[in-house]
Amino acid sequence: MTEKQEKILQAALELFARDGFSSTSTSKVAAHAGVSEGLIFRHFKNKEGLLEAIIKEGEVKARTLFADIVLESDPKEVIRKTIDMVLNISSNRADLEFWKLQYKIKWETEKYGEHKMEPLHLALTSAFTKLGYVSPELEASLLLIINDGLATRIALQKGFKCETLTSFLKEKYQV
Amino acid sequence: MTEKQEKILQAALELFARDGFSSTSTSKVAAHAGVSEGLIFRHFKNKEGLLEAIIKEGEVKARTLFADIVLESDPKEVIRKTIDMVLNISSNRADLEFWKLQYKIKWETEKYGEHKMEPLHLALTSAFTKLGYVSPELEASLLLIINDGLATRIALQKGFKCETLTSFLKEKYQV
Amino acid sequence: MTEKQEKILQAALELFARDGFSSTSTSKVAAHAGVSEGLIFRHFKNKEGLLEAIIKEGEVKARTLFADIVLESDPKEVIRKTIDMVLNISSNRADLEFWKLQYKIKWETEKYGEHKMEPLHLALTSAFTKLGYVSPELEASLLLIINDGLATRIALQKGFKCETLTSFLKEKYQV
Amino acid sequence: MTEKQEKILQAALELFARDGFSSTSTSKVAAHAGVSEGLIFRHFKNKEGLLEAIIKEGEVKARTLFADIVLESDPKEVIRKTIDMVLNISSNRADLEFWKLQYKIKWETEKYGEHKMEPLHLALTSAFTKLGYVSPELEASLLLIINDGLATRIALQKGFKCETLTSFLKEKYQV
DNA sequence: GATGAATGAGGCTTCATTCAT
DNA sequence: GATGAATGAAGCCTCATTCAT
Repeated sequence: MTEKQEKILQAALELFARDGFSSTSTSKVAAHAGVSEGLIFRHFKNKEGLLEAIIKEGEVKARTLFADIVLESDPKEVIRKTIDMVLNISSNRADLEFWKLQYKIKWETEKYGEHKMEPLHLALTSAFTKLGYVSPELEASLLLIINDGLATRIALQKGFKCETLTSFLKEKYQV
Repeated sequence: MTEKQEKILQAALELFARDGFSSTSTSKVAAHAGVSEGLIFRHFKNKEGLLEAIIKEGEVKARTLFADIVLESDPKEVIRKTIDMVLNISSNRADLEFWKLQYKIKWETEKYGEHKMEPLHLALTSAFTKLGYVSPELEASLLLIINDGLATRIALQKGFKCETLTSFLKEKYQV
Repeated sequence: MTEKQEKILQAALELFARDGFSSTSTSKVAAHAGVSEGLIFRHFKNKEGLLEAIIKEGEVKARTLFADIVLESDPKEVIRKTIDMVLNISSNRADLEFWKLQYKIKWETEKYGEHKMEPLHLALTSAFTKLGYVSPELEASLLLIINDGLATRIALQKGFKCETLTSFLKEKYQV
Repeated sequence: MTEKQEKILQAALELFARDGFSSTSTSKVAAHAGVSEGLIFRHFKNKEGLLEAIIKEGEVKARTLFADIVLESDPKEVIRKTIDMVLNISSNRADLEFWKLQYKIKWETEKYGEHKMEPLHLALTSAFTKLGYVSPELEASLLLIINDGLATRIALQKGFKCETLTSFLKEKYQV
């Protein structure tokens, strides 16, 4: 991966996250990255290919992020980390950008990519089971859905502060 | 509103909901509506104007939908209806399309439009207060966030069935 | 067919005949026709579509040209007219351009389009039969091949004068 | 001439012959030859230079091909060999490709290159003179034009069999 | 009100070519 | 000699929009 390739990816990530995939032209990406437009196609073949490269990089990022939760043995910690995950993301500029893009892509392409969430879902189900919840699987689903809702607000609602809500949630789950 | 105007709006709604705003060209809208492309501009001035018309129609729809909840006096009913709202939407093809568009627009324009939700938030806060919840406002926020999460899943996760989850929620809230 | 449509066709005919299909850009065609480039695509869909439109117009032209020969009953006249056909073409600027294009396209697309020649071939075969030639079908083929060869020279050999050769041929065939 | 240079020339010959000069990109040539694109420019300076190299190679090939005819003393043999030349070409895959390219280039660049044909024309004129033909020069021209016509058919008319016609010609000329 | 011709700007992509390594 | 990164120009085509009818 050359230096300019990285620049292109970074520029695309920023612009796709800000303006959406189809509203971002390759020429804008090139200008933002400070490279010629043709270079995008030499390295990524397509505008689509550029998107795929970003997504692929994202999956690596997501896996490492989830790994910490999935490998946790303390059930309370699993839940706490799941809740805090969204909080952490919202407080880091680069992470926020990255996750906003993930959701934007989902809405533009209408693919949820639930398989990526499966390990997290399993870990949560197991955690709720250990804690004696009556419907552990549904509890797990609900928590992930809450996360989706929080992500929506963080990305779209200007000035939304999620700390109060994540604190509230941690209290609720006693974690 | 002439017949052709309605046709244009309907076509635009369908295409914007399916492919997104910026991925839908005015020529596609015209073709789908069976009218000339120029007519779109005569009636709605802009592509943007077309979108605004759709959003405006949406606000009316949303208001009538929310009215039933907001005017409810029984607090348990307020919560139940809020939960069921998303269920009802998911089971009606036209409604689903309409709401999908609303969320798609939110993600494309990054405007959440929280003011539309305010009456609902108030009604829920009041309901949770009446039921003696410790943090009624946060409970209200959480429920609306859950709704956002559910909407995300309904729109994006192929084959997602929300009945189990809405039942689970109603049980949780004992409504 | 609007005025601008005709202009586009005419410009395309000229440029395709002069520079070849793939060496002629749609922007050049537009400039030569004095219209906006987009108009080409509104009327002909494609660069390919533009070519097809030209070819279609050509087939009509070719049919009327051949009709005069095919409907001739005097066998000697059939042969004479076939030979003179190429002479006539070479002496008319517009016709020359048109036929040059036909051959250029053949060489660019590698489709000979023999079906168009079939009626002529039949008429010639019949003529040579009536005149008592031993191998009338082969004679017909030969004459058409000579025509192809003459066309090649007329189009490509700067300063080639075909009158001497067509006179020579008419003498040979005693027509 | 290094090995890679030959590979490039061979690849270019094939692609130019198949798709034409301007429809063949240097990147396609490089890919087909299995070399880097830059190498083409190091060795041949230009895309044009590549074409010239091919043409130059062609002239050598053509000269050796013509030499056998030109040096022939028996007039009947001169004519027979001229007729058979096109037959031989059509039966050899590599030769066919090579000659197709020659004609394609002619039609793309509109340069007939009649000087290459001059020795052949002279040899034929002399042969027809020796055989007592009335218009030996015109006969020579005609035969070469027939060859052009045959070449056109061989290259463009799928399934064209030239044996019957060359036999017919040899009979006609009693060679 | 309604059409469809017309346009200029911009979209994605490929091209021939250069240059550092 | 050979590669592959890099580029600017150009290619085909679509876009939103205007205007005469």
